[in-house]
Amino acid sequence: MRVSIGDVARRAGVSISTVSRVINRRELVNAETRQRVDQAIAELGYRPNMFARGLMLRKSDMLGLALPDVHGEFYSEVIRGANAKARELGYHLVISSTNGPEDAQTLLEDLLRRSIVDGMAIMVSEQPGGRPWEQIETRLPLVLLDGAVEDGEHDSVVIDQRAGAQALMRHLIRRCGMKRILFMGGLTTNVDTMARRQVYEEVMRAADLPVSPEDVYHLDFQYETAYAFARDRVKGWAGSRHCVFAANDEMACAVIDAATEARVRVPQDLAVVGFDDTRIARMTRPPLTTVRVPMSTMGATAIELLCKRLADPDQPPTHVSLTPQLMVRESCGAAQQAGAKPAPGDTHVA
Amino acid sequence: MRVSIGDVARRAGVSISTVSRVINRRELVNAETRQRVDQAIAELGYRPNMFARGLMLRKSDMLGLALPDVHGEFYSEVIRGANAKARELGYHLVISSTNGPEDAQTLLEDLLRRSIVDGMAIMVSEQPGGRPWEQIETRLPLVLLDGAVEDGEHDSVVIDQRAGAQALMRHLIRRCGMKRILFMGGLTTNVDTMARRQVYEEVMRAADLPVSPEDVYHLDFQYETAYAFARDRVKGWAGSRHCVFAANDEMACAVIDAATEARVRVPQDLAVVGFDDTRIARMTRPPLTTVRVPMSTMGATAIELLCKRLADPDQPPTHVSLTPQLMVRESCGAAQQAGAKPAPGDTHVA
DNA sequence: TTGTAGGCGTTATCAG
DNA sequence: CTGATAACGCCTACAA
Repeated sequence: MRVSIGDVARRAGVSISTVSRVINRRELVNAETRQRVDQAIAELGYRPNMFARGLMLRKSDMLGLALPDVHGEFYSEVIRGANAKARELGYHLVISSTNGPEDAQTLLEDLLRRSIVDGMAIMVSEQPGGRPWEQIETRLPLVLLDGAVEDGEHDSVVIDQRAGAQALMRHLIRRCGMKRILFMGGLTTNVDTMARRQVYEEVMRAADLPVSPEDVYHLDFQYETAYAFARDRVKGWAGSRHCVFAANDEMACAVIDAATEARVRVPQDLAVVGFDDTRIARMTRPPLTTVRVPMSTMGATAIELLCKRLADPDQPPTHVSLTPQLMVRESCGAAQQAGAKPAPGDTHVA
Repeated sequence: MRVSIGDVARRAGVSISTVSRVINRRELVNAETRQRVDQAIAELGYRPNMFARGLMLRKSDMLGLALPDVHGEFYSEVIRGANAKARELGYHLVISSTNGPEDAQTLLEDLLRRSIVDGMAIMVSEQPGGRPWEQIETRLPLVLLDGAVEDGEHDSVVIDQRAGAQALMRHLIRRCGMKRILFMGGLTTNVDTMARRQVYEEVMRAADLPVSPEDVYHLDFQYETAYAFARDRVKGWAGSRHCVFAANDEMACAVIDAATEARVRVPQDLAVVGFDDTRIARMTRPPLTTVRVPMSTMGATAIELLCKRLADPDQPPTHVSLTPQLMVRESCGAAQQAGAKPAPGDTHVA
């Protein structure tokens, strides 16, 4: 039933070591012996036992990917990119996601102690989670993703949130001449939201525009929530050169819908912009001006870094910063081309 | 540097087997010995080597999940459900997706020969792929997902496409009184599309409605494609009691947008319905009538079946059929409640 | 309750 | 070019 390397050896009339060589370093074995072995392998349907193999080689060719939550398009794209790159490099991906904000620690521990991976990419985007990976005393190669703030020690790939938000804000103010901009973020615990909000305030002040506390909202990134919220207030938000800066496309979409329903015209009476450039950005009417976050590139880069470190464990940490790209469409009222925009997925290595 | 069970044993002043017992069957070892061992483990930061362990136990507690493509919300949800259930049951998930239609075979082979999984869930939704898993002569527990047509031999979980499409079509004809219904599917190689189309034709005929060949289109499930396509023809489609049945929500959304743009009112001049009930279904104006496919339930169920079989390898195959639920919203023109609709995720076990 | 000894399936080292 | 033989780290009878 279960066939091992010994069975193959016997059948081919050679020693175990020869079979092993045929599998791992064909060139070292005589052509016709090799053929006999190959045949025996085929006939027996032999497959090397990965456990035994891993025991010697101390590697599984599997990489871990820990995510905050596999909700929605964002993470789906990260996974997509990571998966593609992993396969390209001959690895498999063990993917897992947090079941709740407090679960990060548990997940990592479990992944680390009960699973066989050669390295791990970790994304933590909620603040209270702290830095779960630090608690883990292990020599497993780690790469930190996005929110999981660079700690200098580990390889990391982050989205340059500031650059993206700045490009967007400046476009709104300089190109579109916005005078009042409202900010609608996700939870205040979300690091991306906070980074965007900070830039929002900076650019506003730099432009001598008022940052009124009641123009800053924190919802939960969901369409329904944002829609219900906006429905009651769009009229109040409307006005010449007024704009809503939503921290993700879904909320932006909700604002557009609420506005349209209330006969507030977008962008004439109220401009709306989003963030991420998920698929829905092209489905809103008018199409959404937003900032494209290179999600799949992020996943792919993480895997790449991981593999590089696996190949050379002692190199100094690499920090990759991915620059988002401003996508000017119609919801901001200025459909003309933005100036010099970096190519999609453009990267800057620090 | 690297600490093994022997180190722990030495430190605790016991034998290796005792340490092993402490780890695997605590109850068999004296309380205070146990404590000494536990302490040694902690001090040394010892973690059992999963390779060695797997070599003996012949299991990795990892399950494979092979998908056609991790694009979009659909697969993202399947992963989500599978991941949650897997963690709940103490497993980890090795996820991988096809890079192209012809890649299924390669993916499976690679996953099977190079990765350590106790079982595998496979989803194949494109026809030309055939039945890749059949080529795999292995005794690895397998569960077939959705499109991967039941083959009787393996456990499987499928979506009852027919039931979903029937509920939708009957609603359109009986409740909404539609007289002309156009079908807009994905590629003809997509098994889901074909199942839906078949039901479409059956119900049309059963209702004595004409199934005109030029009312059946096959696009590619993408918004852009559908939008461009619809823009040129919505006017021709419009008419009292006319309706477009799109095989997924994204295309339905595109049709609504194209219609709205062309001043064809939805649903008065043209009703539109979709399939899947992805997030965008609630974001269209009017909100989309569609069929909810229990995507995450599908993933979760697959993992469940896999684990059951792992626990009892010789039980006869289980076939689970998940019934989709009709979601009546406004785009079909009949917002009233549909009659008896099955609960979400309602299942029927055959 | 604890220790001894054998084996799980491979790869690596080193003779031949 | 090929074949013994020793790890690899752990689990599990079986013996004490």
